[in-house]
Amino acid sequence: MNIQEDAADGVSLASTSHTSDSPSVRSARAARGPSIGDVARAAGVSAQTVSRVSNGLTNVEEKTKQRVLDAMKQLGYRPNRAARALKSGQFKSIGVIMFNLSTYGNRRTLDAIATAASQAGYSVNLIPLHDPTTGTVTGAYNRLKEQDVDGVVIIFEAHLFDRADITLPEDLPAVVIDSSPGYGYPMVDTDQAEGARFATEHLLDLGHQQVWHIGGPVSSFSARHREESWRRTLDEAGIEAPTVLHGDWSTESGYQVGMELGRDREVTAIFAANDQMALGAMRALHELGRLIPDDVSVVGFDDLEESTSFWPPLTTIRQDFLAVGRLSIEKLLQQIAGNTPASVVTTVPTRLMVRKSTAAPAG
Amino acid sequence: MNIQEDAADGVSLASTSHTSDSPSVRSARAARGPSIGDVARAAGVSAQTVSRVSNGLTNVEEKTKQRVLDAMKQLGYRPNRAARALKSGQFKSIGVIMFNLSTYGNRRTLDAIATAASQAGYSVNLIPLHDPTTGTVTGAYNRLKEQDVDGVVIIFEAHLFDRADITLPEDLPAVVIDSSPGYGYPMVDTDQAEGARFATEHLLDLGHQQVWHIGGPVSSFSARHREESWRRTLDEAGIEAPTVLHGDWSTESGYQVGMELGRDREVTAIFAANDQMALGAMRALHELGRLIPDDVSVVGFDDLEESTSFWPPLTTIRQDFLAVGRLSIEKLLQQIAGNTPASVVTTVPTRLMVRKSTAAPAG
DNA sequence: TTCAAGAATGTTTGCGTAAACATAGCGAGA
DNA sequence: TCTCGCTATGTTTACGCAAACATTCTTGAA
Repeated sequence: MNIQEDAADGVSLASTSHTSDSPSVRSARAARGPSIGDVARAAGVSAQTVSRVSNGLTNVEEKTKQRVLDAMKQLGYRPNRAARALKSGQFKSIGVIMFNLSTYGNRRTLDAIATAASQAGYSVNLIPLHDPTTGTVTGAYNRLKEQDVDGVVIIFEAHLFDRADITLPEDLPAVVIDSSPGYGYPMVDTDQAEGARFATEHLLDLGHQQVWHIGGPVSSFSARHREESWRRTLDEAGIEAPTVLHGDWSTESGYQVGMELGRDREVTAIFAANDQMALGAMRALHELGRLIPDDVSVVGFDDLEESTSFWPPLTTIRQDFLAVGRLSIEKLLQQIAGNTPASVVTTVPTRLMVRKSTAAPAG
Repeated sequence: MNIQEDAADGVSLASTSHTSDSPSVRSARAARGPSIGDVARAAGVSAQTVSRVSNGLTNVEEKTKQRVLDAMKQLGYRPNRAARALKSGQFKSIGVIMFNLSTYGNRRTLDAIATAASQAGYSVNLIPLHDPTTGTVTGAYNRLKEQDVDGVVIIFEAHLFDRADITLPEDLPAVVIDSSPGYGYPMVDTDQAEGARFATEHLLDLGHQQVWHIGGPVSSFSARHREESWRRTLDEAGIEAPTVLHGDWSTESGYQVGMELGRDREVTAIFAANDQMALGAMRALHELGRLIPDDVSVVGFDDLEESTSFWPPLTTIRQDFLAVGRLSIEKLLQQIAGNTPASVVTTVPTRLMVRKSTAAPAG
């Protein structure tokens, strides 16, 4: 046995104080890059001057500035975020609490949020929640507070719990992505009403006398908005809206409702509150032997990437999730900067994507 | 006008130095909670003792510990992460670099990663990349280094660039989620070979004489693994593998290849390298009037949530993305703890999900 | 020529924490 | 009884940075 092996064995056998000290200290030292002081020494200036250069302040002579920049580059200096945060109280980090990463819209939104935040020099601290009760929301919020995030974006799935239960951050800038008003925070959301109107009008324009609706869960604000708008659009056309059957956003629930609607020969036009339920409904129609779009037209909501390849390709409402994410960061950064935390709802327009699942009624 | 209004007006009109100072300082002060010193004073002990309690060290008398804990609770004390990080050099934060948030597998994996990391007391710092060139990878890595993350999980989409181009972190623990060996980092991945074998064997077991394959992009290691395993399985059954047509994972590309394969009456069994291409291929088969599974059987890979509702419901290979995410965090934390950075590949088993898109051949 | 005003730069200090070191107190064995 | 050695606790210090304040130098007007 050589010395190295002895030492290695010692790690597991001998005093723990030695074993825990040695590697951690070593790795910590190794990880630490050059400090502001090292740069100062290399450039022959004071640490404060380096700090000034590092923060882009103006009152530094060009020549000095260059010397400092050179030293920085040569040493590979990177400002230490922990120290900066400790000093300034700002972490340049924003937290994202979201309830459902597996939703198409949410993941697109998250992507946009992360991109926008990065561009603004902020890091994104993600906390996905699975069990959306008050406890977990509060817990997530506390975790983020410990992490010293500068602000929070919360992507709600309002239908999963009672709004009154939600305890939102009090002293932390926040933006909520949701359709329900009244959190007292700036909100960003797709223009649900517009989208639902587009969908309904499209079917009416094709000549359908009636448009059936597969609603989302009743406790979802966005689902409610879509339903209300669909009803209003029919109203305006002098049509009395039929009974709404509700799913839970899943393809399976769409299938259930689709079976029910499909059996009714009266039904020639269906507007589903999301693409997945539309997909399920189409499957039901296939099984019932009803042709799409010849016998029944179907419109969805979301515009999943896959929707172009459904059978038939689905006519749907495209949501601009990218804009939703980008806007929410924009508003959050405004708040962090201390500007008016305008408690308003910002709305993002939608677009009708006409594909193969809709046509004029057969009769 | 009262004094308050004067002051408020001053913010927008008077010297900028004043306006920028005042709110930021105020908010910073307001945000700072009680410090370890405040707790110490309240409990009548030294700051160090509070620190010991806070870190769960043992050499504190039970009575003292209780007094400190009470004081903490009463003051609502939360350790300051910045200070802790500055002192210890550890941020309790792991970075995630991923190339494609909009992939089903990736988002599931991310979810698992975030959950596992949270449970271990680590925060997740997400950096999604859109343009996966060496530059952006390096940039993302540098950003994470600035953020002082303790480790990095990189979710590669190997097919998007040349592996040799990738500059991986040198002094930062890392785990790679990918199918290509040789990064010199621990890797975690689905057992691609097993899955492809399951799919191919399933079709052969049903009585098909030949199995056609829609491959993923040639530069993707996971695609390559699936293809190789498919070929080997046919080999072992004494069947010479037909020419492979490659898609790019998208439904659209699956549709293209599906049209080509579907026109060949010989083709009775198709194994697509992912569910989306399988979906595209099924659309092509529908358009060509070929019945699924009566005329042609189709198997996918991934098991998207929607796959149960495709028409017909898709037989596919389920990947356990949750396990992939969980294992990658496990390995990363081991490395961070200083344990052997075992540069091994960990493989996660798959499962065949038989649904309605496969059946015995008609003949 | 003198000095005030301002620009460039340096020095001191403290953010909150925890390691390192110091001290006090107490029990066991010589 | 007197150490020795342990445990519980306190004190000092440094992590890296940037505000606050201090100093030096430059410039131009009186």
